[in-house]
Amino acid sequence: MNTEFLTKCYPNFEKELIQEIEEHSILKTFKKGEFIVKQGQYIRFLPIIQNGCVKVFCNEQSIDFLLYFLESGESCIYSFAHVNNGEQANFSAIAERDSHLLLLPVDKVKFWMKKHPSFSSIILNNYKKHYNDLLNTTKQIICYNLDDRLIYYLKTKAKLLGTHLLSISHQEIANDLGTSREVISRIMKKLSLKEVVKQDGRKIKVL
Amino acid sequence: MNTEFLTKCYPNFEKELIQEIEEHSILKTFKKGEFIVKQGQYIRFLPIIQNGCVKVFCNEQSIDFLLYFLESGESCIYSFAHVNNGEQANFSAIAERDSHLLLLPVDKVKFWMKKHPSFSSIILNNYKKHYNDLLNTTKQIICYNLDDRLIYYLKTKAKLLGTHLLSISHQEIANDLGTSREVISRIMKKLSLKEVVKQDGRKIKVL
DNA sequence: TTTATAAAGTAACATTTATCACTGTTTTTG
DNA sequence: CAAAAACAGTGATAAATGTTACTTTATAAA
Repeated sequence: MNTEFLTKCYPNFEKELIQEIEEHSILKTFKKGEFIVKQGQYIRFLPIIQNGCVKVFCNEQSIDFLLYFLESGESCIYSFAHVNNGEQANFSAIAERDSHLLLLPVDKVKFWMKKHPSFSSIILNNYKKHYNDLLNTTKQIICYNLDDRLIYYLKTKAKLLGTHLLSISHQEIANDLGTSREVISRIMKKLSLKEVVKQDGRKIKVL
Repeated sequence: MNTEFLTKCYPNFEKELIQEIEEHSILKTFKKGEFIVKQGQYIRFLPIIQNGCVKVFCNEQSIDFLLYFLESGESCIYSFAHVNNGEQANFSAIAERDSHLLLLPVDKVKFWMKKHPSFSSIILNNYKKHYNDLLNTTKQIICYNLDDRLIYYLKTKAKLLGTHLLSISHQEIANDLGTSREVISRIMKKLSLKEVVKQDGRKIKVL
């Protein structure tokens, strides 16, 4: 079933490559909230998301702020960047919901990159994707106020999780956006009046 | 002399590769302030900085904000990411001072990446470097106030240009940090009192 | 040297965001 | 069910940043 996923997700991969990946990688389930990469750790695997959703965030000044979310077919590619140079991860990644990840050992990844341009190409595309995601986050922070960022955040999350009813606390939102709970509460009220969202008990409905 | 630069800067490059680069690339001088990449343009070259300094910035909501600076040996690597997929650049790059850049044609770059792992490796390292620079910028914006960001900005610039006396207007700083001139003036005064910087006529001295 | 022009300084005020201190409301659990 | 714990709502106030409108100063140009 890994084979099926790989063939579908990376149609350019040669059969031989897919077989090798199948052979040398581990499929691991991460429960919602479980750490996949922890900032400061050394990394031995390149994780590829088979299904589920991963949240990538960064800690600085005791603030944990969201960088972006990753979906099926994407990898925590920058963990690879670190491995490559024996450095520690400068971000964390946790399962946003129960997720299946394929863990490719780093030495094999290096090998495949040299041998298979199709593999190299995927790695490069992933690099690019992440850079763009991060750039997008940066734009948001600089150019938009919290109201707009919160709307964007909730809509992104709804899309990502495939539901309009989000089970998320104001505290968690506040962490992701690098602000405080009270601020989120206040803005949520504003947005409720504007009928962009609706606080539905302890859940948030994105309209 | 390109050969000398390439050999020195990328010691892992094979002689053959260096010769090919020498043969197929153009050395171009960019005057201070001249555009190297313009947001929205399609790109045909991968620029490598031989000497000088390049400022990379992004426009959103009619705000031009600084992403990071590039120095000798680095390339505007994300211009390559775009070429690769026939997309438009989502950032601009201008010469921060008179700079010599080596322009490698994209089709050749693709070719070298497949043929020479040493070349591929440099590309990957550049990707990583830029991601880290951008991540650093993002951290700055989220976790530090303008006072601290201004100090960091001025120190970085002083280091980059190799001088403690910066010829830069408050307006330009404001643009780079995504704020307004008046705000920079105000903070500059605060920092002058703290003796971190000194406004020396129309120049700024970093202490 | 005068004049024009661009840059910088600044006061006053507006807005946004942060923080504090507390209350009210769910949800969980013993 | 009652108590505890977690979460949410809110007023008051502070701090940071943005905006307006104007003055002053430095540099370039006539």
